[in-house]
Amino acid sequence: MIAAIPASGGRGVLAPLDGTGPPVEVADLVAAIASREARDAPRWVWPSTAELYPRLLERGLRVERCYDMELAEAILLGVEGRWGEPRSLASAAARLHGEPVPPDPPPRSSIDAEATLFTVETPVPSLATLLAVYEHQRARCAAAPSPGRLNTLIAAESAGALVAAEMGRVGLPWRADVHRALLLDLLGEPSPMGGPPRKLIELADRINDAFGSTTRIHPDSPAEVLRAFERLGITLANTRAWELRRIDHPVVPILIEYKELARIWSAHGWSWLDQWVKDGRFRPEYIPGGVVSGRWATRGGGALQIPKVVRKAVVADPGWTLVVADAGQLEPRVLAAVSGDRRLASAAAAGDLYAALASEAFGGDRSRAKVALLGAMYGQTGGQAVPALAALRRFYPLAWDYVEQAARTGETGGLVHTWLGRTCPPASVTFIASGYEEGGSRSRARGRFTRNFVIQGTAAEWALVLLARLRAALVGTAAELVFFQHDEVVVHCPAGDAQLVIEAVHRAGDEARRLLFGETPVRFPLDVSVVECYADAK
DNA sequence: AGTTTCATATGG
DNA sequence: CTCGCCATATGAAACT
Repeated sequence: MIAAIPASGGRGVLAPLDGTGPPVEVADLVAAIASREARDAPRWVWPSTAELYPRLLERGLRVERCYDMELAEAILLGVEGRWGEPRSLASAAARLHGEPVPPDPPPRSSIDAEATLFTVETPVPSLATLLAVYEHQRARCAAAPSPGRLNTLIAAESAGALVAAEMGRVGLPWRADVHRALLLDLLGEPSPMGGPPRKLIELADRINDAFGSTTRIHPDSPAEVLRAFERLGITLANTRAWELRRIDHPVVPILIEYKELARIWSAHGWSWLDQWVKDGRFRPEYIPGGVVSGRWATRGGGALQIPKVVRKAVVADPGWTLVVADAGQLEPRVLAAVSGDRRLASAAAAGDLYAALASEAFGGDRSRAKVALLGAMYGQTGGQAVPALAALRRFYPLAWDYVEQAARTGETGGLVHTWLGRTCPPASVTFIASGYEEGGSRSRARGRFTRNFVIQGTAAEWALVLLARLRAALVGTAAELVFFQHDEVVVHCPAGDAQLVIEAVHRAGDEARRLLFGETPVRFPLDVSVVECYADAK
């Protein structure tokens, strides 16, 4: 373990943490890390991967392992019920010494556009500060209920941060020409000044004809659309596609087509392409642990919501291929593993968990089995799922109790945690974001949140470990990790390496299962496809 | 005029 | 009274 502390002007300090030598000041921190990495690839302890690692990558250096103090701090604060407090090394040090805690700096990308005048240089921490905070973190971790699991989580989160930086740099292969052809096909010619393309204008005309009113309505305006239907004697609660589909009127299919195309145009049209795709790659910024449950978030480009049709533009380089691996039915499998419900676990030993569930407890009705299980994990209490939920409760009492317990803990003001120990934020943090619900409804909403947190968060951990193991397995190959979306990973590799990558993915999934759950009958099967184009996966 | 919220879409 | 989780992004509508 070696601490790497960046200082100004590219300089820094390297300090072995195991007493194998004195700290050394270096003029070129990146070069110093490179030479040590080549020697024995230690685990690097540094303040922030997001801050430092891009500088290493820029100079062609990758490292094997790290300990990200900022991510560790965020996890530990959560465990201590202090979710949301500043997580930077500077703030951790201030807390440790009882000094005023500085707020975290705003995210880089939002400030680098403007306000460069005000850029606050990240203060250079002293070696003593880093060591003190690191030791304190180790002690807090050791004092946690399950130190081993928490250590695993911090290691996985740190490895994830390495992947995130690498993936953001390498980018997802993106054929702008294919994307443009797709847009032309769907939307027609773009208008020169960035206005709506031909087909949207035509559809808007046809919508107005179908409404037959004298004043022209704008289909993008829900209020105007509602009024137009009102004039026809049709009252709608909203203009959502599923609501529109329930009424029988010639304008409906045109309106739905308009909405679909308008969405593509505004969210993934020409301006998106110009803004986000450079040199044949789409490079979003990934944010490990950016979602409360531990899932990743992204900043910019909507990388985690790429519509299926637009995935046609994701094409492997010539002679290369995409290996797309998707963990099927991940969350119910996680529930089977964490709850210790042997009956559910034996269903989760099957390739199709819902089918196994159906034949055991739902008279072979797979879709009923599915809504029951999803309903239990999301806290559904009404609708058609009710009788199915009763069957679920009867047949799988331990799994049922697991999510019920999480819900009750949340409803009564408690905190829940994932399998590896990531802790949910307290209600005081989340309800601010989720609106003004009153009384009992608020506590039930809180229960649904904590109920789902334990499952979604543990699923995120499994996926994170898979990602980390896969990254390790691909070291020294040409293959590059290019995309990660909750339970799905995409590897871009020379066509001849596809078989090797497939095997590596399966091994990584297996290692993730064992690292989290040890010997469990629950399987976590991966659907793997080898495709030239992302849209052809599955 | 600039900022915040709402409505609706996308993804898991 | 109502009742399904986690997100991001856009444009319209509402607000300051």
